[in-house]
Amino acid sequence: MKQIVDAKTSGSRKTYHHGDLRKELLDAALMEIATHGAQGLSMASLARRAGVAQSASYRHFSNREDLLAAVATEGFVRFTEMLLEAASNGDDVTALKRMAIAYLAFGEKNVELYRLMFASGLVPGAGSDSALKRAATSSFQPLLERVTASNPESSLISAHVRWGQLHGLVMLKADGFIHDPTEALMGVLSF
Amino acid sequence: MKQIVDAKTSGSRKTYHHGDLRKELLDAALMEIATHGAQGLSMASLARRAGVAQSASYRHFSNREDLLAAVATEGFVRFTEMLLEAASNGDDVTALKRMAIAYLAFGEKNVELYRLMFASGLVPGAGSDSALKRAATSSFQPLLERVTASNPESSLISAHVRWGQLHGLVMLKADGFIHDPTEALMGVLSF
DNA sequence: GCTTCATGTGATGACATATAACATTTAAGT
DNA sequence: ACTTAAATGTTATATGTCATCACATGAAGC
Repeated sequence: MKQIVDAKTSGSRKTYHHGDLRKELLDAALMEIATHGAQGLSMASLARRAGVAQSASYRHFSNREDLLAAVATEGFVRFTEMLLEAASNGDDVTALKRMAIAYLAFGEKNVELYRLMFASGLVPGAGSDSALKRAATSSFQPLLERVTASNPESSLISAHVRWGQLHGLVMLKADGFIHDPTEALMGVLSF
Repeated sequence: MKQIVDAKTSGSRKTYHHGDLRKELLDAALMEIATHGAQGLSMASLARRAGVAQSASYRHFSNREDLLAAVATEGFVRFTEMLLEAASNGDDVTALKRMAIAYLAFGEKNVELYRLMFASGLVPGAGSDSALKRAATSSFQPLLERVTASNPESSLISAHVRWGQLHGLVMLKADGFIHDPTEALMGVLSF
């Protein structure tokens, strides 16, 4: 049985190897981003927080952007779960409404994570097939499906319209331009 | 008459004082942001480009964020001009449509600048009264006025809805999630 | 047991932000 | 004109980051 001591409380590990540094770095990054945003996040501070040398982080993430992409991927996974949960029952129209409300709620509860997921230019170009891109695409599927069900023609465009609406409200709220996106949403839920 | 030599071409100034370093830094920043985005922009590179010592920049901008805020302010000024131009004639409804199209066009032509303006958390909290905040507020006025004219009740909410829609489409396009925001816009212009 | 591979360390180079002390003009007051 | 203050630019420096290197350590398979 390994003796893994929490680096955060002990200050120095007992074992040379960490246990699961990758996960700990990711968790630390998620927390740091939730409280302070991705902008000021540094590899160095994460490593300090995990109680390892700075260079250790680069065994698990090739660079800072790679780590942020991993965090964003996790964000999209959680986002998708939440959307699916919201759309899990009810007819298509009510499912769409619930998803919309859940969408805004996720955005408000996870402002900085959401910002990282979307506004960082992390999602790579059309050709690539990164985990991040796949996770992002998955997030769009529940919305697209429900829209398609209730509006078979021009479903993609309709889904883009709705997605744009929600994304816009979340971002405007995130950056302090509006204060009650849900109120605004109520004005469009009759779409 | 001063002999101001273009630092970019000459490599070394003839005069100890620069002429208008603040403006040159701002212009350089606007160009750099247009091509490479705000993320990688450095005070040092701007100073190099202007042919002055790195520390000179700090005579004109208290820090990097301050410079970015100035750039964003200029962005909002131009944005407002463009919106006003688009709404300059025609009845309220057509003016709104033209503004919407112009909005998307600005976003597509000035992706990185637009991203800086909105997605950087630069606009400060409700209490403050920075130039940036005033510029940002001005940009919203033309839209709000036209919406109010054609929809006096709940005009603020309606304006937020519309703004959110446009902002969302611009950002989704900017980050590669959708490819033809104008096509999507056509689906909503019947609002 | 021995080797091999993954993972962590320490040192380092290139670069950025920001500040401080000092230099040079310009401008203002008398 | 002369003096002085204010603005603006320079050099040097402290601190911090990203990223890479050679090297150390330990875990897993043979």
